Amino acid sequence: MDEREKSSTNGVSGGCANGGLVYPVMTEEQIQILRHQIVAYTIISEQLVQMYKSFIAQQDFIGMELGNPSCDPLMALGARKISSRRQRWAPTPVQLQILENLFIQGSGTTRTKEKIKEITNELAQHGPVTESNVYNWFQNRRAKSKKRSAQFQSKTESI
Amino acid sequence: MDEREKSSTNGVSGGCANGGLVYPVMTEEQIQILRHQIVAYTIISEQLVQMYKSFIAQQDFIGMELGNPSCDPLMALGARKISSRRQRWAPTPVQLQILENLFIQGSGTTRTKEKIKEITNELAQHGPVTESNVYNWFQNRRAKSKKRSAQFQSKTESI
DNA sequence: GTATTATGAATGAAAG
DNA sequence: CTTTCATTCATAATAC
Repeated sequence: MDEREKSSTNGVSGGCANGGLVYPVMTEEQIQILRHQIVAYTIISEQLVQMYKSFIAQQDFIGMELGNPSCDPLMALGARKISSRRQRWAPTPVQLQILENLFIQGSGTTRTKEKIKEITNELAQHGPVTESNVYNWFQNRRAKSKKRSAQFQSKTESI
Repeated sequence: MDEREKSSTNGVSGGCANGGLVYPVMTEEQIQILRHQIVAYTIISEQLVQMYKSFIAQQDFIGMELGNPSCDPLMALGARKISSRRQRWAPTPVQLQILENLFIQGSGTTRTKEKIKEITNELAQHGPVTESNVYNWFQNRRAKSKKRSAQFQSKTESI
């Protein structure tokens, strides 16, 4: 563990003696442990998401026979209703899964145009999609995430 | 997600000389990284909640269509429909009256977040309500008004 | 019991 | 990026 030498570069600060009181603070080792725990939770949660989604996908195929529009195989597989007037793009389950995974990995960071094009090509293998669709999706996804965190904060007060 | 902001105000300063030892603590940058990881975990957890809700809803739907509760593992475990049914907010008559009055008074003026919060607090005195409920209500109310005026025009044109 | 309507909610796309 | 609009889906209420 580094001592005071790092403080000059990145401003590592120690416990603060305030009026004679000393506040305990996290050490580098404690921070690393905490970070590893969080990463572990993230990985586990992501796996759970994958499992749930594949399970739901199977349910959708079973539910086809019920005639539920939301389980419509044609819609689910990305084939748009030819006769119907569907104007706006709707991501297929597979595309949505890929997008969500990318969003989690990026943790909400903005994508460059090059990244967008790359992602679009990948998604195009699972259904029709344009770069604008991908760009809009990330825009809306960030807004959605922000809105939810705002709601959460209002519930739990400030941390 | 917010970038680092105004480190001048909350910039933790100075290590504490405690018996001559200096303990390294988290820098602003480290805190930001950690916060991003937590955000990622939060996003995934939120997805799990959403998926659980849709899963329950689908189970309810299939169970109702088939009329066979035994195929529902959650039902078999004693989970009642009360907790599983997805409930949506419904404004009370008093709340609805207040909202309609505000809509007439406003007549198209944009509602700021502050206004929304203010209205929400007022409505909360007459029943449970969130800011999202209020926001959605005004969205849908505007659409309804616009739709009706369009219908009126189509009628007048046909005369 | 089924079909229809009204409307809360979700979201892609566009405007600002 | 934020806000708004247009469309769609799901559900509660209602009519048949």
